[in-house]
Amino acid sequence: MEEIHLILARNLKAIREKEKLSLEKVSQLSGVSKTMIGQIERGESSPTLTTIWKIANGLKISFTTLINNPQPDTKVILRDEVQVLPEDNGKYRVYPYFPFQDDCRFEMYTVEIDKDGKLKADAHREGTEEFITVFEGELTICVNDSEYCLKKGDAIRFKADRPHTYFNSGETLTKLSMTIYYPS
Amino acid sequence: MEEIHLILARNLKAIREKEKLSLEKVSQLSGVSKTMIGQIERGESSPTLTTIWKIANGLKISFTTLINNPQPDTKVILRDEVQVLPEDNGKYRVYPYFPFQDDCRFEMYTVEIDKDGKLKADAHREGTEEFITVFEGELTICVNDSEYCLKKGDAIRFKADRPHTYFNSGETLTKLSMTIYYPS
DNA sequence: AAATAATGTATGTTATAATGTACGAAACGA
DNA sequence: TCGTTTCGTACATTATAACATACATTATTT
Repeated sequence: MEEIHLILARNLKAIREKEKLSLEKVSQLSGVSKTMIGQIERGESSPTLTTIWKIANGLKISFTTLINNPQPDTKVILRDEVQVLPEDNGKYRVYPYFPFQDDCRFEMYTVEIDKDGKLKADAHREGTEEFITVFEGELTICVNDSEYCLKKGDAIRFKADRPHTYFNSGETLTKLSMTIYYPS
Repeated sequence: MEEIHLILARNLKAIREKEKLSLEKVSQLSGVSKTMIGQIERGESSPTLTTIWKIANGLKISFTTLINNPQPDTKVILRDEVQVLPEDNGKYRVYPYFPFQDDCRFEMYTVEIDKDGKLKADAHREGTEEFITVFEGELTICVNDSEYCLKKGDAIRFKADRPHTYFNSGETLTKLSMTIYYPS
């Protein structure tokens, strides 16, 4: 995920140049120093809420216009550029391929669990659901006092607004795809 | 206009309590210290863009949800609570009764101009229009190399995406209503 | 070409956002 | 009643946003 302040940087600069305004002029309109405007455009600063608000008002544009990221139609994510989030002393590894973005209502991970690795997850928000497909190994999921043992090729869908656990109950590495859906 | 960070404060606290989360829990979800979460909720801090982003992502909510202000159906603005913006050494005074809010596309001022007071305004964004009604005194507007002299009760509408000037050409105080419309 | 103005960047200082730790109050169980 | 836990706030410290000033570079004018 690209850093949010770089998106702002690009948007602000594009808008300013489209309107043919100088840093000085934007500074006058917004009441924010031109130094700060310049730093924001160069991605050197993550401005405070009040500063962003001043700029949006000065330019008579919406807050959203400044921080909206025009998503490309297609985006390839390479394994090497996804940074792993280790849990359970590294035996449970999450790869956030498609992290939450508020234009969609879900996020999608790949998870690897070493033998005996496990994770206890708290209840997510009311209405949240998970969709899991096992690609390698074996996975045991506990939810609602029930145990489900999934083998390679199996899948499960369950309401995740209650505590639940993942456990590699097999002898080999487990790989799975996990999608979490958040209702609006 | 209520300060933006107070809106965020109210929204964040409401969301957190609705989800029955502690400061600690929100801190874990977002990666922002619970001290900071607390300060934001109390309106003691205007957080940076990256901090707001972390919170929005941690709670799986949109940026907009955090900063949206549910407007009351009715709002009375009293003369005394509108703070004047002086120009031309105080001879030209702007009262921003309805400043820009990005859910509407216009803002509305009341303006008072003393005898001989004037203001040169730069071109606004392409497509911007102004709607002026004179309530007291006399007003001369120059735009597009033309002069228009308005008396009490007169009104004018003109495209404001070019330089223009306001001038009290009468002998008494001039009062007028000014609405500026910004195309989306 | 020299002078002037306009624009964006670099520098130093101040204000405050952000964090970690510690503390006090309320809720809970032994 | 006494720990024990959970929760929110207060305090001290560090990181950095925000500003004012000065500087370098390029247009524009004379």
